[in-house]
Amino acid sequence: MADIYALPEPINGEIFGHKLEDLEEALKLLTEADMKKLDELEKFAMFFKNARVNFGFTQLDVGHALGPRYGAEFSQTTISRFEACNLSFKNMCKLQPILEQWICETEKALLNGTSVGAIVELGTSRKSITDDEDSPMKR
DNA sequence: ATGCATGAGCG
DNA sequence: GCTCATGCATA
Repeated sequence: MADIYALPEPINGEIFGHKLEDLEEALKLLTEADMKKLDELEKFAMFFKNARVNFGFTQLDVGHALGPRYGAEFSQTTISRFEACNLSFKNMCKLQPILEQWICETEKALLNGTSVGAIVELGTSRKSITDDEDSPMKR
């Protein structure tokens, strides 16, 4: 399941930045900040997926859309793993703000009347300027 | 959605 | 070298 929930990470000895060997100790040493962040990430991942789906974007759409605007392009794989929390704690932390920003800006754009198709095109390349596109909804 | 491969970063 | 972040290929 989710990496960040499967606490006893590799035996190389570090869990959330804390050195230790067994799960018991790991749970004790988790800081409030760690758990808060963990919870935040969990919530956000669900929120993100929900928003993405409701907006009508594919995991691939989002990954590509991130490129031009946030200087970081990702594949469908990464988006999928993020939504499922199948990433390392730090990786999740890194991606969260980026995706959060994307959600905000996308929501604005949609409210301003920009079509989903137009937004997607910005991520790919300049195709046609005709709006009113439909975005593939596959799961 | 996920196993496997790879390149980057680090010690 | 090893770990980690990410992408590719896949049914």
